[in-house]
Amino acid sequence: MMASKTESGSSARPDYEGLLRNAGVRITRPRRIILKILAEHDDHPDAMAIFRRAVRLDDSISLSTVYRTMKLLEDKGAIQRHAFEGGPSRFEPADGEHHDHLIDIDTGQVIEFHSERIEQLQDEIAKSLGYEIIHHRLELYGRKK
Amino acid sequence: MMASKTESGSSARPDYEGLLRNAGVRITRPRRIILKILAEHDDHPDAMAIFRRAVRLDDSISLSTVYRTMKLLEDKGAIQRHAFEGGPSRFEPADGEHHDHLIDIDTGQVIEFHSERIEQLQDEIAKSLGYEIIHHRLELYGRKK
DNA sequence: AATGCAAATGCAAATCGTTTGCAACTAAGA
DNA sequence: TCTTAGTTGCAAACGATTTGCATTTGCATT
Repeated sequence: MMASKTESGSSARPDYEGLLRNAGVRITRPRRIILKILAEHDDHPDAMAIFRRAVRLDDSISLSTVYRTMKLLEDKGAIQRHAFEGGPSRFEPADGEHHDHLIDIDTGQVIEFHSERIEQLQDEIAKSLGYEIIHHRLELYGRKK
Repeated sequence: MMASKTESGSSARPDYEGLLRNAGVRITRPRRIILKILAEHDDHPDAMAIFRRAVRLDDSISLSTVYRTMKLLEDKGAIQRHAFEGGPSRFEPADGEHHDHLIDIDTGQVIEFHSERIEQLQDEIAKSLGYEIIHHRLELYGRKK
């Protein structure tokens, strides 16, 4: 059994602002803008891409703040950071369940997929080596046929 | 079916020097030293670790040369570079067949494994998404039980 | 609405791993 | 041995990310 979704997905996004407020984090102008950007896009942007989008809404925003906000969101579990091959970290909202990634090596497009069977096999392998998996990374780098 | 080996493996190493010579590459003192280090160790050292070992054999070697040599070897297909999470690139001789990695979160130790079943599933997934896999990366981050 | 203060910001400078320009050196074929 | 293109060491540049610091700002409190 394998499920996948592309960039054009339309899953409901969590209420980041509320989430942060509950964590005792201040909702500032730059943060509101960055959250808005994350809510409106369903791709896997890097910090610079988020920054460029943010500047269009408020040209006083700094790249440092983007990085600081991404780290904050990551720490709060609101987003996930992925270090794909040969590029800057890219981010995605941590809404749904775990999935792995297929990266189009020509376009950089990211397609998400999940295989319960693969996860099982990973567990078996780790177990047979005497390890417990804390997390894993499975990335397929491919080209459209 | 799943095979694995740890750091203490003892597989035969290719003749790097001959390989490079055939490729029209000069065998210099620093290169000979770096090749010797690669041949003698079976772990997954990063550039700095290789540099430290090299300096013990010839304290005039520079870190740049280590990086340049690693790149050269990578281009010639003699070694593989792995960018594991949150650290510098680590290298391993590209002797055997393809394998994936289990990284001990506590020690950084790398254990190699291979699962033909997982590879098959990956191919199926890519195929069903209309992609051809060029390469992939599967890393399990775990803790010894 | 005005106040106080810790939290958050923008900026520039620092960091880390890695690459590169350049002048000096050296491998190896003639 | 000579020649010269390939290599080196060094220091400076690099790209992504983080950080120090003085200034601003959210927001709980009056």
